[in-house]
Amino acid sequence: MIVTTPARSLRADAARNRELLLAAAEEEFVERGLDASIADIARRAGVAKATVFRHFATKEELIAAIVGSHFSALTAVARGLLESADPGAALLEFLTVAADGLQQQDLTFLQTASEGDSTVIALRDELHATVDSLVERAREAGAVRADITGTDVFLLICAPVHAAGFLPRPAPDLWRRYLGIIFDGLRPEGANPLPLPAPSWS
Amino acid sequence: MIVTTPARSLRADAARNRELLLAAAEEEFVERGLDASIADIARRAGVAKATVFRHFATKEELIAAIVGSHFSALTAVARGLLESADPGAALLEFLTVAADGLQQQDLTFLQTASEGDSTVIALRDELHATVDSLVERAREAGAVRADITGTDVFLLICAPVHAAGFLPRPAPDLWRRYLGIIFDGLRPEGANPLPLPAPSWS
Amino acid sequence: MIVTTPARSLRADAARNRELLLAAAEEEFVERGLDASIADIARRAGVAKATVFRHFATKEELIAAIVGSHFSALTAVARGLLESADPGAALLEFLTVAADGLQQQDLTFLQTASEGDSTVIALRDELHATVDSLVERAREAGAVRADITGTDVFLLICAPVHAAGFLPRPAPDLWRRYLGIIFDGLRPEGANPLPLPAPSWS
Amino acid sequence: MIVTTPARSLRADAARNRELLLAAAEEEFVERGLDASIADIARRAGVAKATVFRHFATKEELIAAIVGSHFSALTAVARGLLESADPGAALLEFLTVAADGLQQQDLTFLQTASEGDSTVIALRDELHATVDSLVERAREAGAVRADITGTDVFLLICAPVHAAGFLPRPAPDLWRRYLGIIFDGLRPEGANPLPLPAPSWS
DNA sequence: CATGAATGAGTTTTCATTCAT
DNA sequence: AATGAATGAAAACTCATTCAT
Repeated sequence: MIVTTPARSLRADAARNRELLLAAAEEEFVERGLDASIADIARRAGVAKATVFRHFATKEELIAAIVGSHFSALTAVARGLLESADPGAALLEFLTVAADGLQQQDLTFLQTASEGDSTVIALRDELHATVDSLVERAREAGAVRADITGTDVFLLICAPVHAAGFLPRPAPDLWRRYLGIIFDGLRPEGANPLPLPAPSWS
Repeated sequence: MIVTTPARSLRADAARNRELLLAAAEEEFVERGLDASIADIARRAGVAKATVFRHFATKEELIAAIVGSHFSALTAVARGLLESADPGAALLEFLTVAADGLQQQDLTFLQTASEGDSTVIALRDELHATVDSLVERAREAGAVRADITGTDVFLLICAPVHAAGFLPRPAPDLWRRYLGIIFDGLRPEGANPLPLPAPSWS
Repeated sequence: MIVTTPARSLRADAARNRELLLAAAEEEFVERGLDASIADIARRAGVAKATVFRHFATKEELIAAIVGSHFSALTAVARGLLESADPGAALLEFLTVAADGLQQQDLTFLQTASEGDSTVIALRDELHATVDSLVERAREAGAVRADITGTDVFLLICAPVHAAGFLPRPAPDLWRRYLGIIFDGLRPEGANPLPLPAPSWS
Repeated sequence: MIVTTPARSLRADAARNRELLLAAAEEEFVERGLDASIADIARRAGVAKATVFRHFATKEELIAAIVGSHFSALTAVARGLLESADPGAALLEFLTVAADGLQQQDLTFLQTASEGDSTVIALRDELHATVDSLVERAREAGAVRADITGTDVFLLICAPVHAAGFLPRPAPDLWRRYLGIIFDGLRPEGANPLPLPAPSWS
């Protein structure tokens, strides 16, 4: 359950509509892709089209709200795992939770459409920073190789689910296999030198 | 340089237009995504809209032609590498060439739209089979771990480029870093048991 | 004057547009035939193209609304004539009114395009049943020959107008002449046996 | 079998193509209505689209050729019946043959599209004149009522088939029933005075 | 002479967004 | 605040007709 916090507090019914709308939009985007129509989203939420625009001035704004909420949720998970006693296990757990969420509904394609939104950028940077900490701890604990950064891990979050997704009808947890392979690549054992240094985040 | 072979040989001018069209379509799809319009493609190719439909009866058919041509090209590369003396290096070279192509223009998203096309399916299966052979040889040579299959590698082809692509302004060859990490995950050294068996290709 | 009854009651302005649209569509269809374009209809009604589709999701739906409204109107006329004291005159009057309507604007060709619509079918069957009653009464009164059915008359409704229409520039009431001839063929006096039994209505 | 005589004599193969084209066009128009496409007609005739335009400069010209050929054929039939010993039976036979042709393929809708063509007008006038003679003889023999003209009959030619055509799935010879009724209306027995005088043919 | 290729104008329909109630 | 109505711009696709080979 994701709780989104709009800028100003809204009247109870308006707040409820906002949540209905976000939920309906997510479902519609998952089913129909980026071209899901505002009309269908409104119908699914049980409100009129114009009401969508009262809450989100633009389709892009609606998309940004969805993407942002997912970044927030993941950040919360990562923060929780920062307390974990086993930093290596914590990192793997984070990637597992993230992949599991993506498997249930891959909304990655929405990121492209919300690239410019400043709120999204802020939330993404926040997630990125938290992952940095998670990886830092794992590296210090010797659970991942020394030449790996938080940015590397951040960029690889979606890889297992996407790899599995190229199979015509993949088993629902096939991504675990590819997370296994990729995580082995992150381990210190048997690591070969990488051809390029780690990128800096923006 | 990709050479596409239309079903029947065309008059010289028509063949030229076909190539112009495919090139224009690729560029347009790269820039605008799946929703690139036929009108824009036609304009870019310097022909009339109806000419696009003369060559490709449907937008889907045009997409299928593009996707198919890329599968063919990759298959050719993979076939050539089957002769290589060093099977491990050959596999890495294949993944490198594939990623390099994707980096220049990622048309992965077109695959979804051409999923039903039988020609595309045939070409994809051909590529898949060739990758199978490539991996088989690498496994026998001890260059990749024993529990890895051709299907695994096939599914991971795009991962390095996609990972790099999540960075706001990635260096053009950043994918090499992630190919390094993932390839390390495919190596026998330091391999941990995988949580799921390899999938069978449909 | 035809009053159309939309499924649900609309806002005043929408109702007005609906009527404008139906009127414009009728005129356009009369002038240009079945291929009258939605664009022209919209222009004539003074609304945007998309407004047409808001009222009638499909060109077929628009056609069905027109055809249906005409069936309804004729049914109302026929019902009124069922009360008439002279059943023979009532039948002739019905055919006269029907032909007069067709003469002003023959939309028969729209029937083909709305053949599948269930509402139209229902309204047509209703008209047919009412004509059945009208003919029944006329037959019992000896005003039409015994071997004539309501279906026969129903099928012959358009004949007078169509016959007159084959003349290059027919007088506006020339159809009355052909209604006279055909009605004479329906009369008991001088009737010859018919070569085929009456058809059953589906 | 209808033989059409083009203005100038053509080379044997061209003449053959012309006939193929006319036949293909008729079939296509019967199946698809006025919107049958030149492309489909060309395909059905086994020639290229441009060849259609070599024979008929315009779609309208092609339609006119078809309509004209049918008028010619009917005129030939009517001329033959002018020799008949029984003028009343001859007229009925003419209407029967005409209706039978229409029933097999109703191309009436093509007339509208060829209204302006002078050749068609000439052929139609020729048919009209012949029908005039046919009716004249029948009237003199007392087989039809005195107030009926050739023009009347000409206008009523299509009525039986069209009436039958309003039935959802009419028996193939149902038109005979309506020809019976209408012809009874043309007979002297039981004739009522007509409300309008006969029209003059343009 | 016949053809395959090309085209411009047109078709129905959809959609994000604005407006009036 | 919420809605149903309206809209302009665009999309994929079709067709009669012309042009180059």
